[in-house]
Amino acid sequence: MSVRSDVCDCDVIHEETVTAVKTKMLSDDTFNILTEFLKAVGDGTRIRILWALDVSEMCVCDLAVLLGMTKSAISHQLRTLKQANLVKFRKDGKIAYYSLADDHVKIVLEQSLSHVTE
Amino acid sequence: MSVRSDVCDCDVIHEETVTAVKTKMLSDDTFNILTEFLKAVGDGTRIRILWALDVSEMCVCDLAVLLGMTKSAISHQLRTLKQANLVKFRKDGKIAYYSLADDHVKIVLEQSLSHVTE
DNA sequence: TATACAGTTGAGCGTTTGCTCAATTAAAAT
DNA sequence: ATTTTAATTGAGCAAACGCTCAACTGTATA
Repeated sequence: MSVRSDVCDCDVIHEETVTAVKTKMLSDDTFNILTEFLKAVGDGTRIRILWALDVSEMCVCDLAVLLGMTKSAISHQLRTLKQANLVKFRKDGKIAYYSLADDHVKIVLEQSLSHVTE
Repeated sequence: MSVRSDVCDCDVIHEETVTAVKTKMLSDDTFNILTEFLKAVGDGTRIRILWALDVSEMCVCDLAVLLGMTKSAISHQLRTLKQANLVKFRKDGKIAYYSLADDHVKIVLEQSLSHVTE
């Protein structure tokens, strides 16, 4: 005796498990916000930028030199990071100094690093 | 007096800062491995799968029902997660039971969640 | 042995992403 | 005032991504 689900192409095998897990899931809104954050960290260039900004605040030019990329490319990525609240910046004349928004970011990077190096 | 960099389209503004930060950067290999990991976590479906697997091990069908997706879609995502060493699985007859590879994953998710909810 | 079904896989397709290039803004220097 | 330059922005394009669909594999059951 099997219960065919209406939202999926297979039988429900462990109904109690699914029910139990469902109660522990977050709301769609929370998952979406979480996804925004982790998407923003899921790129090589942005990871490098974040790692660098954890050492010192830097301007767009500094980051461009450090990573061997154009100011434009860096600026586009900083925009993404700003929208995800991962970095903040202060303006001094023509120059914009970027830094990490808070230390959650660093902890996530460090924790991820221990995952891949251990 | 400004020093035009050969790898970028601008002057070097804070040479000492760039030099100092450069010494703190990881190797390209390490950054790439780190990127693989964080890319794998940077997707809504995969985040939901990981969150679910932290509650209980589940088979492909269970996950499909839980998330209202096809077995195929889930299986493709599990492949990505397997390659990034985020999940492991055991086979019992026809059924494959997936679970989290270790608890770094959970810590990263929890830490990310505190970032977005605080 | 034949059928059913959990799971995987590859091709295909529309969407998203990350960069380049060129134009633009704004502040500083001459 | 004019020039220089740090930074931003939008269009465009190739590559990567996530899902669907259909075919297939392997195990269990009738």
